[in-house]
Amino acid sequence: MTEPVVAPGRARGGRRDEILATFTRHVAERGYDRANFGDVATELGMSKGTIVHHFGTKDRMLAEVQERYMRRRLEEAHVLLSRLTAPEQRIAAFVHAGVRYSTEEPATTVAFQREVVRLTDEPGMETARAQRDAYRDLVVAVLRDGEADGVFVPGDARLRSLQMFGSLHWMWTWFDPAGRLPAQDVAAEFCRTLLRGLGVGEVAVAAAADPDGPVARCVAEVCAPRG
Amino acid sequence: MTEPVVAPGRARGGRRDEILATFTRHVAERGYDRANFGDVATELGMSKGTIVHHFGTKDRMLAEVQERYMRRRLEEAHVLLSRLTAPEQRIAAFVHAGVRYSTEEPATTVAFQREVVRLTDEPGMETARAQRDAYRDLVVAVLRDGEADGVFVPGDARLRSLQMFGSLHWMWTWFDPAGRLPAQDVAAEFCRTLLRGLGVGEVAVAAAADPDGPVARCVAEVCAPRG
DNA sequence: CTACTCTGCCCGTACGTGCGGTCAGTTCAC
DNA sequence: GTGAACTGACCGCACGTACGGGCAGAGTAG
Repeated sequence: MTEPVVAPGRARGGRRDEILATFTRHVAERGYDRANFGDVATELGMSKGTIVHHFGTKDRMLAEVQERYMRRRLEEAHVLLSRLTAPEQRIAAFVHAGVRYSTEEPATTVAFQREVVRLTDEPGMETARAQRDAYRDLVVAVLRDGEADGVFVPGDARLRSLQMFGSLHWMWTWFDPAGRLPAQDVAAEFCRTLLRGLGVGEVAVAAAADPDGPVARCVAEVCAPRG
Repeated sequence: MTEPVVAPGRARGGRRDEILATFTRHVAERGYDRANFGDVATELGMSKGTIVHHFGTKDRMLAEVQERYMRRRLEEAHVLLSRLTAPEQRIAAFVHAGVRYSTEEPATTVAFQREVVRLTDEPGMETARAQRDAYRDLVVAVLRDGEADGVFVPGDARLRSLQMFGSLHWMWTWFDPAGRLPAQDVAAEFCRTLLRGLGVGEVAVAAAADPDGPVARCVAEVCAPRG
């Protein structure tokens, strides 16, 4: 019925990635519970058994999606922190990067954001959870440093990080990567409101939020697709 | 095995609300897809058939949960807007109310927030979607008014409302109503960062964010449990 | 080169289970 | 009687996954 694109046995370890990508897209579109092996297999013209062969269980597959996503995010974050030093630029970079990902890799991003809650309780998600926590700790540290330096007004850094991540993680429910609204505009507006809210002066806010400014350019370089 | 609390046929029209409350809690804990009639029925010591008798389908049940939730939120919102007139107080009120709900009615709130995405596509959710949109429109209008009055610095009101709702709606993934952190503290910190980010002066920010201030008191009165 | 074995990728099928929803029938209030 | 509340048995299906086998290519002995 469905002819395989590649001759069987011919693919050099390649099917695995295809499966993961398709599965990721289905999770993004329908959520984990409604995503199923049958549909993924049909779409790729293969058998359900193949998926099981490569990944074992559905849980493991989701865990791998989450871990891959967070690994890249963490790598980016460290590079960004090494290139930018001012606290307000660092925070702006996290925001720009967070928004940017929604357009660069919408499927992976949405799949991750929809199913983050599974990181907290589900077993087998320890690695991904640790990665997520490490990422948030980076942001909290920047907030604390900025506070110590007098760049940010005093406040609860942890709550502020959650407020910030909330805005970004919620994007999957309303943002359309193919829509009219450019992601840059979202990033700029989010940056402005957030940085001003942290007590950063208007000049620094404008520079850090600018889609064509140094921070956004730095993020664009670091977060190039297929890093 | 499980003895019914009330003799069958004896309940005076009351079981329906019990069912909805239990279902809501299950949705909050596990998500809609994993919540099922069997567990709800067992917990209430009744048959699955009873649930079907009252609600028809699972979809309808979720729709009713969403509609009830949004109806109360909208009623509150209108009262709050009638009692508070300053834009920064109105925005602060929305934040205080949003956070407050997480502790007053955690199950309903989480159930709603987890499954908001179904409002966008799923059929049968038109009413709830309209309510949600109406609610957001109220906030957008306040943001625009405040901008026109010069209380808020110019910016994209729609994006700002989404930034704000993101922070609040994401709470279900990390906030524990029974935990150490008081909801008031969250509301206060969120208010401060947001209002400052909108360009409100420090004095007005402090007053509007204060958990014991006039705005928070007004919200506490309006959003009393079992309104 | 030939013949063989081994191995990893992949297929198709079948099984078990869990769940949403149906239905005929009973009980009880009015 | 009438109708609403409720029951318990049952259906059909969707889905995760276990299993047995097929097939191509690499390695290896002769």
